[in-house]
Amino acid sequence: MTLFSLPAKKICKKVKSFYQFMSISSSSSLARSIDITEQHIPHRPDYVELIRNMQSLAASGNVNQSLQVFHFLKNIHGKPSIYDYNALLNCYLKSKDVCLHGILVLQLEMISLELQPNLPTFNTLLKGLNLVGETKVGFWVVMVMCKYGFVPSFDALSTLFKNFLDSMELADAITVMELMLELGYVPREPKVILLVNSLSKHGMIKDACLVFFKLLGKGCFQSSYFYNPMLWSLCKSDQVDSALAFFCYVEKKGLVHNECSYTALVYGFSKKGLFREAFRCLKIMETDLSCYPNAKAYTTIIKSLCDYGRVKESLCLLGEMEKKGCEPDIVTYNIILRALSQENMVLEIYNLCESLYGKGMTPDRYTATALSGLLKRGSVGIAHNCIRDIISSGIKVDVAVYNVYLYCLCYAREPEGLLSMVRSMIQDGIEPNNITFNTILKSFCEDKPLDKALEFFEGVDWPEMRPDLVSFNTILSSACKIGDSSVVHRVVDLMEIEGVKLNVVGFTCLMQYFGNVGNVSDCLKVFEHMISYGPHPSVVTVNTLMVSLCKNGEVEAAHQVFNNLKSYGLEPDSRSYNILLRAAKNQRKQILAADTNRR
DNA sequence: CAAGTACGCG
Repeated sequence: MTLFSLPAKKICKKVKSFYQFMSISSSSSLARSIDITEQHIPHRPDYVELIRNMQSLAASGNVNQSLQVFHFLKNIHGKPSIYDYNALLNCYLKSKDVCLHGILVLQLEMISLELQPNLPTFNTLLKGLNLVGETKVGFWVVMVMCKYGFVPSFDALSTLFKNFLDSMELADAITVMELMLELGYVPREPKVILLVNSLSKHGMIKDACLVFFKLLGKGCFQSSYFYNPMLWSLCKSDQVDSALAFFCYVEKKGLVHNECSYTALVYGFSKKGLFREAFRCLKIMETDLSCYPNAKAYTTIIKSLCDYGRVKESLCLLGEMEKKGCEPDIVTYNIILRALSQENMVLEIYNLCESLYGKGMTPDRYTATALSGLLKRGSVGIAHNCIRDIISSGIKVDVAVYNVYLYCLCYAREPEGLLSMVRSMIQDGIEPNNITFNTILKSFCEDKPLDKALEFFEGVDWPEMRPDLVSFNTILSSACKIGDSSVVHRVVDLMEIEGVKLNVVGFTCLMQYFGNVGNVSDCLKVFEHMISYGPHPSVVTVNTLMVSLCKNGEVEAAHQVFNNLKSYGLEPDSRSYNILLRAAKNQRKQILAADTNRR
């Protein structure tokens, strides 16, 4: 086997070991392995002609043949030189077939001929590795050239830095950046911002800090663009206290915040429900003319208020920001519309939409999906109309909008329109996903018995190749609710075949099934199984158990379960109380009825 | 560089 038939990885390893031990061996075995063809070599070796032949072979991608010529140069005294080699490599890089393997084969030849690489050798090599996208090998070559006493150029390192960033190899990017700093190079600002940003977004906040402080120490990159991603990352991961400390530290260092810096803190505080602190940040911004609170800052608090169920206050804040001359944008409206629709506050929705249109703003796909809450609250007609209007206004829609619209059709009891809607979305170039089919499945499950639903479930070509947990739970839940044991068994079997494990929702459904068919003992068994082996029951699970117990006359046991709620790490909800209240009422009724009968 | 969507259990 000749060296040239080795796969690139092996050769790479070989070259590496050659370099590492600097033990440049004799090339005799290599020479023997090369089959020299006469056609490329003139009878009277003429240097210029050989070089020309060799270069044209290399430029057309014939590595082995060009090497044969190169090797033949040994017949000329003092040849081949490293300059000949560099020219060869350069010509090869012009070939359209250039690849890592070819580059490494050429390297191996250089080593075996004991040619000492010079600076252009390394630069050409780096250019080639960059060309074939081998950033890691490129970086390793940089280390070797440093060992040889050559200094890699700013451009070479900058290219490596950029490539590592593009391929998200952040640890390598940091190493390159550190080498650049050691050599006195300052990486370009947009790239450094990208690095800090990527590190922050991927939870590598400590590395981001390290990079930041390293560069801050060098006196560069003092703009807030540089550290805002870190502030946001801290606030998003619930570390608003660290964010605040960082914020104050850089301020002390003389760096100047912008709106985005403050908004990060506003986000961090309001996300934790610390609205007083969030509003204080807004106040401070108002005193700082260069950081006057903008729509994003207000919207951040509005979103959190909505998340905490304080929709009325978010409406007030909307009015306040307008009064202060800060115009809400479509995002602000979408957030409030979503909250209003969850609370079924139809009148407010109409008013808000009117104000939105009055300002000449156009709703977008998020506006359409924001209204989905209305559906669950029973305002189907209103949601249907609003969403239809939004879709027909010609905005760019996506699969989520279609899914919500499908939901409308389901609730509007227009099941015949469902599949034609799926066809029309495919025609629009939007691929249905599992949510699309789960929505339709849910609609089929409304029709009892479940034959049609089961047929759809087993017959449809699921996207992503298979039904997911939600799909299984949807049909399982329906079957359990009506106590259809054959469908329950079928679904559980299918889950086993597909290797999908029941989660807390599925187990809760099964408990409901056992409760419905009067089998309290199996219902309890499922619950005990969950306690011992997981998944951990939710408050819905415990409510289901309590219903089952009450239904089967075990009101005392239901009370005990209720009293144990806390020991499972759960808090009762309003339904938990209602279950016991209703059970107590029923008991009283029964006693009264028995009394009346006796009299 | 920052804020916002859709499906399953009661």
